Amino acid sequence: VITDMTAKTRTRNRRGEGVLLRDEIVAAAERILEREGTEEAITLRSVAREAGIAAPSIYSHFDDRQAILDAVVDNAFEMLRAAIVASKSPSGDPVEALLSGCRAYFAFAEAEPTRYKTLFNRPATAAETPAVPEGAPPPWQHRLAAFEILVGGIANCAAAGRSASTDPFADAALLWTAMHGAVSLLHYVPGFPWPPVDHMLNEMVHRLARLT
Amino acid sequence: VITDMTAKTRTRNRRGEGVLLRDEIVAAAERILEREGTEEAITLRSVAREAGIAAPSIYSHFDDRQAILDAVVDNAFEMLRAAIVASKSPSGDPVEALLSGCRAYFAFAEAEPTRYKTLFNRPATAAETPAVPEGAPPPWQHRLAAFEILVGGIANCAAAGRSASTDPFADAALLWTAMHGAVSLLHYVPGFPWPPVDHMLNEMVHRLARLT
DNA sequence: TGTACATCAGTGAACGCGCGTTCACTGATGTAC
DNA sequence: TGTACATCAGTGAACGCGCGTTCACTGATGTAC
Repeated sequence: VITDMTAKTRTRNRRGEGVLLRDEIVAAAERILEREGTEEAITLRSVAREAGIAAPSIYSHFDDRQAILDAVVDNAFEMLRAAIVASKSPSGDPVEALLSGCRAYFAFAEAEPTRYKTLFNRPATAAETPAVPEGAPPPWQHRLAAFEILVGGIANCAAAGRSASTDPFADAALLWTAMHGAVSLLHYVPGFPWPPVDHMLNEMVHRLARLT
Repeated sequence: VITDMTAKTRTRNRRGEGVLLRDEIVAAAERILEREGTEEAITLRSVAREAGIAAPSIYSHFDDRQAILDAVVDNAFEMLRAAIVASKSPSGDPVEALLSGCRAYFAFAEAEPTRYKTLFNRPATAAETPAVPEGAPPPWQHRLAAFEILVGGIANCAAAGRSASTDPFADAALLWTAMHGAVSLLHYVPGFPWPPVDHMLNEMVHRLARLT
């Protein structure tokens, strides 16, 4: 047997710290996603290889492959939200605040297209979309924290007399879907003679948020 | 051996008519797509089973799995275009013509979500997006025939004084991306309290095509 | 008209692969006495 | 302080499966003579 240069160097966690492997597994899945560019590349075995563990070890921390994907998606939603919040400039101008948030949304989608894809370009699993949302907050609510920022941004513009919006929620829905469509199509139809992305973003925000 | 009730009933094509199997293969792939709801379900073996042939028989007509998918996508593009063209009412009103075309786009996406997904929710393959579009029409051009209808629809409104658009191409790009985003998100985030789809479509068309 | 033959339209068996999942297990580590 | 033991954090081998692809083949059908 030839000397195995890739011999396992990983030392197992100490007693009581086994839960640390969970984060290592998610991190490994995210590395695979970034490297391969597609969610399909995340398999139990590929994640185990990337994490340097045996495949069955994953079952101590995740029920199945889908549970790993869910964890990756949750992380991505939080990253998007954080990127938008971080974009807020100290200036108190509500129009500028709305625009910078939308620019951050675009920037995130362009900088991390694979992560962005995992957010919305995926079948809604049963666990994620309960048949009846009831009155209580549905499980996907924390994933849409970024949308609340958008609603608030339009409402702020309207309150300051900078937007003619009378229904910030509906206008935010329009703007969100439009932005999602733009980043998706720009990514999936790259050879098309798209107008400059800055122009598209600007016009979408002005027209759909009814800026005056 | 128990009597095989699923015995092959298919009779092979006559000499010179072998090319007919090509269409049967594509039709089988489309049935699988519709039934399973995901492109991944289209495999060489599943298509062969659905078509009632042996797996290797496919190689006489398609280089590989991707070639089957490309054929399915081409069909879907043509169906979308036909649906939009068919929506044209005899009335000569340009605003009504634009709206009805957009409604047909939405209706197609809602009626055939899986087919719609195959159009734009897929990685652009190398064959489909040549590095340099050059001056000549790129290979995906026939796939975007529907977009030309949209540009023309906005231009007609502008010419009739019903739209303030000064750049129908750019405004059509905005409207297209917005509509794509709306149908995508409505499909992928079904539990969300979306405004009525009619309202969203109407507002998108009016604001992005700058109807007056 | 009959017959040999080339071609066409597929088939059946096999290959190696990576997958998700299961099972019994191992060896280090902390704890009870 | 020493030692037996329970627990924890994983492992290694194996399973059956469906996949894409290859290879040599078969049998019907049209054609040349």
